[in-house]
Amino acid sequence: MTQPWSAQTPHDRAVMEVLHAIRAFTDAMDRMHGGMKDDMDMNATDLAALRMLIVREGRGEAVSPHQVADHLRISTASTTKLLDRLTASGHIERRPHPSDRRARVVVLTDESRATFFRHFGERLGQMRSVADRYSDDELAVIARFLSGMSETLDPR
Amino acid sequence: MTQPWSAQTPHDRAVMEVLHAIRAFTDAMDRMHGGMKDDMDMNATDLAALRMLIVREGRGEAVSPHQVADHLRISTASTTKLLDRLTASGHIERRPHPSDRRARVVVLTDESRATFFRHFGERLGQMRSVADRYSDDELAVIARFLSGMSETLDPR
DNA sequence: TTCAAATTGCTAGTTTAGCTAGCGATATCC
DNA sequence: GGATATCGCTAGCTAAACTAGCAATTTGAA
Repeated sequence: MTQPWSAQTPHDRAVMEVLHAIRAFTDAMDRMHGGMKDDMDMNATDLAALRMLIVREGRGEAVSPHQVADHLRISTASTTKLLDRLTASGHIERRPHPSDRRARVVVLTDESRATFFRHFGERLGQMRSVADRYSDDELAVIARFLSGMSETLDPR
Repeated sequence: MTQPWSAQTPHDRAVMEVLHAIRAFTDAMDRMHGGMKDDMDMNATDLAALRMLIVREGRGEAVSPHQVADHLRISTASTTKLLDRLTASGHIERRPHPSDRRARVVVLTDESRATFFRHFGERLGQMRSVADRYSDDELAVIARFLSGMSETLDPR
């Protein structure tokens, strides 16, 4: 069987090596998230929800249960249970939505944020230390590359 | 609360942007895998097993059920059921191990490989088209960066 | 060489976390 | 003002993980 990613020209070879590196990197990130999930004693989806909440909070955005469901691509029913788990473990609170009385706003607790960054901190430091080995121009190229991939693969 | 990834210097800012891009890219890859899983009518773990088998086959390595369990970080019992599902759906076969009569070797069927690349092909093409926008030198930097991250995050 | 310990993949039974269907409360649109 | 849509929820079902433990086989130490 011919490898669909076999290379001929030097450029093809460079592309192939990037694609290979992407595969390995994606695996490594999956394992990193797996490790965090174990460390924090959570399941993968609940941790993904937490990450989403951290990111959205960083942008100053409020998050509804519906948005959690959409982001995780699970049903709202499953999301209700997920939020129940996160509430029971003290990670989030459900607040009333300021203008829509059907809706809720999901808010991280201070303890949850602290716990997350305590466990994420070491990994973040490792990632920083790798990035520090690259010049600003190189980092800009890398960021642009990754953003381009994201946009192409998941245009939203 | 101070953002743990807040930036001061231009370099800090470049690092921060790369980390942000990594987060978005990881999400996009997760969604890409989610899309493939839907298209191929499989669950996420089974698809991850398939990807692992494709990669290992590409390296000419034989794969045991134990190695599947280790890679996916699930129990061997769960792996037995996973392999049952993949066997039932015609994706794999369990062959006897040539020298260890306790062990098995998991082998992809031709149809499975074909199906995988049929569904992966379009995405692979998109990824190639993004990579094609970069010079060989840039691609080399990106590949080195991603490999460094992988190695740091998941030394194995 | 022999026999205890370790390893492989499996079965059985349990738990977790998803799903669909559908409900009451509220908001939105003619 | 009344039909229709949306929000988050409950109830009940299912898929896929888990732990415990087994027979067959291999490995390693006396």
